[in-house]
Amino acid sequence: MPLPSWVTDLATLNLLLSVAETGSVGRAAQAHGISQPSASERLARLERRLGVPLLVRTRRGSTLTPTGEAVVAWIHPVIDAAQALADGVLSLRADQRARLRITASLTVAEYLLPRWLLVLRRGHADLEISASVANSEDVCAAIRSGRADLGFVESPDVPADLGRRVVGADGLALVVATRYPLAARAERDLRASDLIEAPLLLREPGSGTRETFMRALAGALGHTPPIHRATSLGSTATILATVRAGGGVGVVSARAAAAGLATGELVRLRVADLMLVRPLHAVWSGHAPTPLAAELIELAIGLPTPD
Amino acid sequence: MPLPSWVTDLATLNLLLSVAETGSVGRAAQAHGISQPSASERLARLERRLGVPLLVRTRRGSTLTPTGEAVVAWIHPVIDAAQALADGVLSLRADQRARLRITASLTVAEYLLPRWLLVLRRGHADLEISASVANSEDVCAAIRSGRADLGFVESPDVPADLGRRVVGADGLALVVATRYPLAARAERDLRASDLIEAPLLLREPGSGTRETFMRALAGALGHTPPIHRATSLGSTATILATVRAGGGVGVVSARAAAAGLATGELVRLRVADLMLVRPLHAVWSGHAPTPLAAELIELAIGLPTPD
DNA sequence: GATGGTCATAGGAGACCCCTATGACTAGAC
DNA sequence: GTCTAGTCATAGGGGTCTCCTATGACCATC
Repeated sequence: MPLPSWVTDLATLNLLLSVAETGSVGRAAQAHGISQPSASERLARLERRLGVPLLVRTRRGSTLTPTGEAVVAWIHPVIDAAQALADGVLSLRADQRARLRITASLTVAEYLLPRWLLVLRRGHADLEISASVANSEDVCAAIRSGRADLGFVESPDVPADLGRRVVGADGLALVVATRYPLAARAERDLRASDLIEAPLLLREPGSGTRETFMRALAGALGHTPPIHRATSLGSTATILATVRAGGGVGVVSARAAAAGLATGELVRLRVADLMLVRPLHAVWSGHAPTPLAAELIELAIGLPTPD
Repeated sequence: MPLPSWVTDLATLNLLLSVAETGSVGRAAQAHGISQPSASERLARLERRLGVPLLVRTRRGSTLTPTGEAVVAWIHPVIDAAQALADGVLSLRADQRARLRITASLTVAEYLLPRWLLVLRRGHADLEISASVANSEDVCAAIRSGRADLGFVESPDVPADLGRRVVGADGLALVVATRYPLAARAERDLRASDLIEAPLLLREPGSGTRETFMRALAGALGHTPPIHRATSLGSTATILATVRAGGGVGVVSARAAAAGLATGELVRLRVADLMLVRPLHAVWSGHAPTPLAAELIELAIGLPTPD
């Protein structure tokens, strides 16, 4: 779904933030490296498109209208999230000269690593870190070959030749749209056997989440069940979009489902006899991780893991 | 501070999200009302600017690379925040035909009202709501004159001719930069009398936060103190920017300071003998609020107020 | 092999943005 | 009073970017 076009121009929204902070269009323009007239026009256009006045321009600077202050307060979380995105992508650009090269599987890279790196960087200014995302097998391969110093995997099995340590846990969630028939039975009375006939939405064969799910199902039933009505989809986002459209029962990381659950769009199914938790391991080669890697591991264990 | 230019183009980031959901560049283009070649080129340019591959293009659609999935997960909060911004601004555009017209003072409008409206809209699809932001006096004036159906004010005094109900509380916070000298004494041993000589950063005279602060100070000291070293600034954002630069002790709403406190940039000063809490009132004219207004009030009281 | 679906490329039209130069106005200094 | 320093807005021109339509290349399926 497209967004209104005026909200699309993050640079101008950010510019408005600078005006609020500096109290002047000219100084804000300077802070952004553009000319004052350019900034002036962009802000004027923004106001026109929004349809509400944001600034009171005086001959001694510009201040916000009350409406403008509210808008600025709403812009803040957008910019903060964008900054987090920028930081994350920056660490994904594999710089060869990085002092710490990390490879992580999806869940860790998406939801945990950014925070860890943020804290780590607070201790070491100007630290060169590179990160990459891969599935569990490739993480182990990268560690073995020396292409990375530290890895994170979310599979229960870690090859014996690698050093390892548990740094947390990851839960899978079964989710359906709020209006989906099964949602009424979300809280109780669901059993693993009910899932065999459900239209399941899973990642492709070979992925970590699918493996974990199938193994848990086999554990609950005592045998590997035939899955009649399962669809394989290529990404977590696709699964969640299909679930929202009422397309079935999605199997995704609990963290990926959190946003949808919070807004009430999705409902989590609790299945009493299904254990859907797997450990998150840090892995490295050789006797011990490098000092910097060890510091990150300690930090990861110490930090409270957001559900 | 400017953001990297590629993160600035929210429309393209949103487009990538649609590709992830639909599994196809063409369908994503369609969902955004643009042509397939246009979408294709924008995505290609995004990848080029990011410096990392995001999509695997096959002849049967496009799927995300593992890196792409991580990026998509980081884009999600950006888009969600932008959506909240868009919703907020939409309700600020004063539509005359609105069924419920709300006027709110700053703190409520910024931090509480969007969430209330979100929940209210879930119960009433296609509800026409207009909101505006004003200071406490103007809110009461708008209610009296019938320009608004429901108001929210953060002052302790409500005119006797208006109906009222307490819907929450708002605390003021005294904040300094982490390296500011006073930060070391943040937790204890600070008293109201210490603030008289501090370089205070306040909103302009007549604003609600300044009134509340001065009244609390007078209450603690037993008399209205002379403020030697205070600076008046035009907006909360200006105060926070000045505080971050080490410019003094900022006096702002606790909610406005929350983000800065969470990242560790700011430190909150606790002053034992200063009461900096004020009630938030819903106000209306006549015997009772309109049914829709009453529903919103109930909802506001029931919802947990984020600190 | 034909068909339907996918994404990429090419060329041209239009919108947008930015910069420099200038004008209009105000507050404060002298 | 007058001057100066500072603010924001407007005008004109150049460059970039983005969009669209049309087309091509390729693959899976029938």
